[in-house]
Amino acid sequence: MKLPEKTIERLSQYRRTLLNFSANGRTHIFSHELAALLNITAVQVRRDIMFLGYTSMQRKGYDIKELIDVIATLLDDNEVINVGVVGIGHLGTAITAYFKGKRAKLDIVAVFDIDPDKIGSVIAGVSCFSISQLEEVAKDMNISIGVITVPPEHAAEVAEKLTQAGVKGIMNFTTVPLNVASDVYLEEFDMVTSLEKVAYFVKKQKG
Amino acid sequence: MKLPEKTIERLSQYRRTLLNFSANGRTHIFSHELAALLNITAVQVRRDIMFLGYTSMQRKGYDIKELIDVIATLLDDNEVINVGVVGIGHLGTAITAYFKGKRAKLDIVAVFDIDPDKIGSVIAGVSCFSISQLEEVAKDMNISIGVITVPPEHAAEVAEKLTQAGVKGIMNFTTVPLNVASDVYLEEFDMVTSLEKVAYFVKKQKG
DNA sequence: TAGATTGTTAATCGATTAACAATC
DNA sequence: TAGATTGTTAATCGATTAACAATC
Repeated sequence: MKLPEKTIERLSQYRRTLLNFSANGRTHIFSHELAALLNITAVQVRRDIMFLGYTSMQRKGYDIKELIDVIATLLDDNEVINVGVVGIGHLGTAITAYFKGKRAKLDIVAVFDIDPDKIGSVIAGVSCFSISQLEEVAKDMNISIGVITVPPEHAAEVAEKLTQAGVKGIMNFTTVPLNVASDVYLEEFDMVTSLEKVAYFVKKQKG
Repeated sequence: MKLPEKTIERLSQYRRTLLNFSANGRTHIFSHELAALLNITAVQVRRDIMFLGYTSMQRKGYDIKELIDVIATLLDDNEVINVGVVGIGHLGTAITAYFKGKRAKLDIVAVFDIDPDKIGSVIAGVSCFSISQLEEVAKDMNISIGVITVPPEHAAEVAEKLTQAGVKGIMNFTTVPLNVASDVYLEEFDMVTSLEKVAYFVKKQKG
């Protein structure tokens, strides 16, 4: 099965929205209701769900519980995927604290830093190791996703070490674009560029 | 002039890359060199630069200084754009500390929180105000971009207040999709979805 | 000149939206 | 039934890539 990348992203959002929505006692939801919660169109919701091969109880909308399960089958792995966060400054800490215990199938199992004061301590419930032990610990703990939140000058080196350790996915929060092996999935988020883009549209709107 | 959104993003990255690159004494750069630094193709670089209407010294590559200036003319406003960060947890602090002084034309001038211990203090060089004063302070300080890093349940309310205060761009870091007036440019970054997407591709790669 | 590089058009790819028949 | 909703095909839009003439 081959799903568009944007559909993958929305499926994650649908699931989260549905989990909240089902809390208020509803069992079914119409495509236009789900769309409204996400500020997208109903057609888009239906088209995404089409990819799942799931069909609704016609006229009654989608069964929320079933839909959540179908999305889980598609997105989640059977086993828990272990995640390591490299660089425990404010950003790394924010991510770790935010995620810990939030997703059943994604677990932050270790964080890494070079600061001796942090190494050996527990941050947001996760043990902190030295970056010099990155490869070793990542292998031992079967970490398959690495989150990079170190200063930009160390990003490439950390990516290299993560790859050596057998990590298969990297989320890069630094401002330097990375170059990784083709079997490693790379997702980059560049905060400066995002904010500059907003500034551009603000400027245009003013002028 | 109408530029593709993706081109805007890359122009921001080109500029940053060029600023670093010019530091090592080079005055010109070839499209394939710039492309290699960003892990994209040379054609894409040339096509983006085409949109700028800028032409190179043929055969010698692009004049780095000139190219930086052309990009600045396009991306930057004449005046500094003031930014406010709402919610000074780890994430808000990370963003504030990271940006302060980094971009000449984008200035974080105020941060906001509800914690009485933070209100009145200075965080990463920026004064912290109460969220209850958000509208007032944002107007006074002429803030035109708001960054939302509060807990998800308060995101919608903060977006509303920012809009009331006349903000024209919002960067939303929470996991709830926002609904804003059409004259407010909205950029959203959803960390959970990003990481779930990486996990999906890691899972696929394994299976 | 020959080779390297650019600027630009045309082709392709991917994602969204419009349109509508089918269902309850 | 009439109205609301879904599932799906076709059309459109936006972005990337291929191809290539022009330049130095």
